[in-house]
Amino acid sequence: MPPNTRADLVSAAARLLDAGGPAAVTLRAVAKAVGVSHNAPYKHFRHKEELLAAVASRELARPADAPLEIGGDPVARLRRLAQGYVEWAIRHPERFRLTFGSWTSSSEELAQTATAARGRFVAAVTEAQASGQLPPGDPERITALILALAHGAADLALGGHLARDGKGHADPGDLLDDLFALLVRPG
Amino acid sequence: MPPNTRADLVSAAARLLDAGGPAAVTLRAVAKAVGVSHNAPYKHFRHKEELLAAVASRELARPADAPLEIGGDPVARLRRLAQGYVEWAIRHPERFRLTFGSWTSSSEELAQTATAARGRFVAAVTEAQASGQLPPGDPERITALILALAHGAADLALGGHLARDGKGHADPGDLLDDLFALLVRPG
DNA sequence: ACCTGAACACCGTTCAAGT
DNA sequence: ACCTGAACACCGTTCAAGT
Repeated sequence: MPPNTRADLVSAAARLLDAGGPAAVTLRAVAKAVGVSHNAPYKHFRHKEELLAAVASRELARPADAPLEIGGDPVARLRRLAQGYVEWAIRHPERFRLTFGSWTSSSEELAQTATAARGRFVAAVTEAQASGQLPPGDPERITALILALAHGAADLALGGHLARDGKGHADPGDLLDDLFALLVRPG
Repeated sequence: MPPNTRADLVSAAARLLDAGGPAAVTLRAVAKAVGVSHNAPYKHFRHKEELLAAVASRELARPADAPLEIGGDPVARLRRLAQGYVEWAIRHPERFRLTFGSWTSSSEELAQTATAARGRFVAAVTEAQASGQLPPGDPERITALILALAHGAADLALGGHLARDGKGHADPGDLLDDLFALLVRPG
């Protein structure tokens, strides 16, 4: 297997991010973890943000979603996709925040993987509409509704703005259930 | 009016944040904007994050919401509150992201103002339930549903993950309308 | 409740010169 | 497609000594 410094840098950056948060992801630390000089990253990325965009892009394209997309009826599949999104955010808060954080210069690679990821949701919504379980209408818009709720619930939960002391506690999964209960037609 | 260096530092930090993003908010730049020495901030805040927490806290307590809370029926008031939240996020993306960003050490002041801000939503939900416009159930949970959608829609919109090229475009306001259409009982 | 002035260990980024 | 080695202007943070 030939050395792939670029991929190694991306992996090391993700590992450092998980271990120590954004502050731990310095180009110098990334280079050191891979075993190259502190300015070797500049041969693969124009600047730090381009490396971070590659981390985010890899994350959006993560193949862990694949098993969630087969089996069951369309709404069950859609539910699993949304729950999977939330669980990923809770398990990897730093990757979630990096991926949807603020980007100074928009990466084309990142934009494309984001569109592809949303496309999987749109396909499931369209199928659920065809089976009559979801109301008709623009599938992109119903997708946006579900994604926005999943995203917001995850982000608020990570910031501690969702959990309540004792009563009234609702985790992101509960809120997704509430939305599906409102959205899915009986029958 | 006596000089209030602490408040001046918080204002200057917010101004720098709006003008140049998080990268522009350095303690040195903040101190310079206020006209004090570069280590004067350490007399008022233990470290940089404590200054940022004060900015976020002031933002959550911003009184601009007050006019939105009076007049109209309960659901209309709730709608205005949610729309106001989204509009604030879109108009002040950096403040929004700072406020709900990742905090290494949780500030007590920040937690309290966040709880107070959510309380205003809960009160409006409770009133809407009393008038029969919203379904019964835990008002905290319905609040969480609305807030999560507003938050997620705003965050995705800011990252460009919501707008679609041409067809299927839905902005955060549209998604809020969709949720209220599902939530509000006819009659 | 500030100040000056210096210092520390770190950054991202750039360069020159080499293999 | 890397390397070493040096340098630049910047950080957050800490200190000593002063008003």
